[in-house]
Amino acid sequence: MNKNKDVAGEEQSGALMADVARLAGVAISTVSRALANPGRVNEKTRAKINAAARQLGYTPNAMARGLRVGKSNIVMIILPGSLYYGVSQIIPQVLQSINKSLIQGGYNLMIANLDRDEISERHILDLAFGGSVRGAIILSSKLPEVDGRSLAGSGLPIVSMLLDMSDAGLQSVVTNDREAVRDVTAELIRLGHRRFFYLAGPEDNYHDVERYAGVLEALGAAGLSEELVHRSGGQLDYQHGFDIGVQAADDFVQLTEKPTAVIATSDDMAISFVSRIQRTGLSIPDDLSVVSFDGSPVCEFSSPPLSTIEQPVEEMGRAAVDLLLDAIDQRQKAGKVRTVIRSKLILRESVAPPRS
Amino acid sequence: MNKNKDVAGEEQSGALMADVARLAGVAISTVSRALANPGRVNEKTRAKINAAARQLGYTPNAMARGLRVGKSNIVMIILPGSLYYGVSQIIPQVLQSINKSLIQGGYNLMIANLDRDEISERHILDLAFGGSVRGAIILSSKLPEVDGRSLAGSGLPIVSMLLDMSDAGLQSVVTNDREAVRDVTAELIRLGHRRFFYLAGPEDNYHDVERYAGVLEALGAAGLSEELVHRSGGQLDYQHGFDIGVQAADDFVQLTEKPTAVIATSDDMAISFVSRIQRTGLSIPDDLSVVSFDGSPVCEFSSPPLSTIEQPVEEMGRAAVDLLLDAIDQRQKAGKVRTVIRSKLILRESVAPPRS
DNA sequence: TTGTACGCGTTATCAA
DNA sequence: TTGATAACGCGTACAA
Repeated sequence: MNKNKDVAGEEQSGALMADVARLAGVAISTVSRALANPGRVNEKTRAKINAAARQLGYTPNAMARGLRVGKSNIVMIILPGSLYYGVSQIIPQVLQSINKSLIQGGYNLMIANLDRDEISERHILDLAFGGSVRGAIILSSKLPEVDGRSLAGSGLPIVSMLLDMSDAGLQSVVTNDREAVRDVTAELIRLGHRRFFYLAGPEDNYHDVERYAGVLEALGAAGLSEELVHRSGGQLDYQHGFDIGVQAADDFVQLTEKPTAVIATSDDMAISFVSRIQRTGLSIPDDLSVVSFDGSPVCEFSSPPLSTIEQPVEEMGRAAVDLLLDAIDQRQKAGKVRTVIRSKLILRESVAPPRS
Repeated sequence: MNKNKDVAGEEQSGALMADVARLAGVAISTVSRALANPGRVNEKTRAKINAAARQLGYTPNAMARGLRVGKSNIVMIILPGSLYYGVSQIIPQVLQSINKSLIQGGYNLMIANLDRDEISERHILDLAFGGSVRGAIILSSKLPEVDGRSLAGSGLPIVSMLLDMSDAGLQSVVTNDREAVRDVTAELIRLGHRRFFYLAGPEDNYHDVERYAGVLEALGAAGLSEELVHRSGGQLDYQHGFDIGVQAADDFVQLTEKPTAVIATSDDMAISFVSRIQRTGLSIPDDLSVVSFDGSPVCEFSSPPLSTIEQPVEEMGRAAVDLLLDAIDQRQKAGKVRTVIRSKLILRESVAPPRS
């Protein structure tokens, strides 16, 4: 029954349920039950079966099971664009946290990259419609949709992470971006800052929209004009955050009326911006306060240590998986489609009152 | 034949080959052939079939195919320990490059975390022996092996990346760590440095062994004593590189005879080390030269910009996938089990001759 | 509590 | 060139 070449008894791989059944002297179906519903089989036969299974090094065939029950045990995570714009620093943590939670639930994690071409979109749709995956977590991206098929119409449970798509009825796990930026801007205003430099990501990016809105809200609440904030970056599409910071620094030095505080939408761009600005002889925080977004560990070791709004990625990952498994098991939490995880402002030396 | 509820024709998901066959007016087997071996079917019927498939939004069921042909189209990447010690900075690039290459070859990428517990080892072995995956790329880790089953004995094609396991007969894609560190150490010696501070990772870590060996080789070649290098770190098991740098800085300040050059085995630890050292009033590179390993983009924007040995991760990823696909398709390149990709020294301001 | 028999959706073999 | 049919390995009615 074992079709593998039994070369010198060395190849013990590939034992089937039938092999276990024969060795244990029972029917295949009994083995199946013993493994899946241990309660519904005599204790003694179960022991025999387990012994036989162990002896043969039996491992159930996942594809056969998946085909039979019509379900896969794989969840895919859809990662955005070529350079993971805006989330590159946190990808490893996200993957780790999601994978850990998934495995506890009996699922495996498959990676899918969503680039801006039809090929990758089609690929993801094939995964969804081909029954390969049981659910999807999508990171900071829109749902792929190409020639008639759309991920939304696949019937697959989907959870959006970082990007709020609750409007489209999609379970979404997000941080309170807008509120966090509003609060930190308010704090800068309280310290006395009145001219701001906003370091944007790509313009249509969700994070950017939310975070910029937060800045404006704080200005409005303080009765300050929106004119006080100079917006830089944003014109560049999907590139390394570091490059954005470099370009923004060039932009900054040309300003005649210098802002006294910088609000950056990612740590990457804040770091490269600071590096270039310091070369021009400006000092942080004496001449310029800087605060950014992401909470990358490296911020603690910048000079000066960088204030940043930390994204609780592990918590978000766990929440996303919980929601997904709930959806898979039809345990929908009533009504709630948006889960907001609070981010945490970490104030470090890069922020101070403006020079008088 | 389509078992999905056809609610108002809205649910177009789940069309089967049988559905396509009926719509095209041919047998199922003809559809299968038309899709797999387009050459072996009449052009006209093929057109009919393709039209029908498109109309129904047909997507082949991957598990059914996998079961039938006895092969999965999934490759797993085994990532090391909880914090991806020593490779955290390059994980996103590695994943992206590997995934891209795999997809071109028709494969998908699954993630497997190898923690230091039996559970994760068993999980990986289940994936291997359960036919879920077709091959594995293992990153900087040893092969899992638990109660009789071992990944090596699974018959699965495996390629090791970053960690040289060619001794065990495993295809390995590595950088010339030792040589690179030897060269950079030689350069430091040439600049006049005579006392070195070596910032180690966990002791049994492969990278560390290789890189430290490189340091010693350079010393030996210059006729210098191994006593000239102070080794720090290494006692800490699997934690953030940043922490290692912090501890090493504490270690450094206690030294009575200060080294003039630091060789760190990862960018993370170099960055945190530099940050702490600068606080004590020492200046880099005036008082201390620093060079590290990984080539993280952030190094360019440290102050001062950090010299680092860049790992060509994308090239390594491509190479690993090429080797794996060769093995899967039985196209073994004769004899060659170790592929060395040259790393590249990027010299920046953190390195200078020692203060006279 | 256990065994028999069928089917999941696809590919491969064989005949037509 | 096409079609009927038998697997792939497992889970699950149903019968015993």
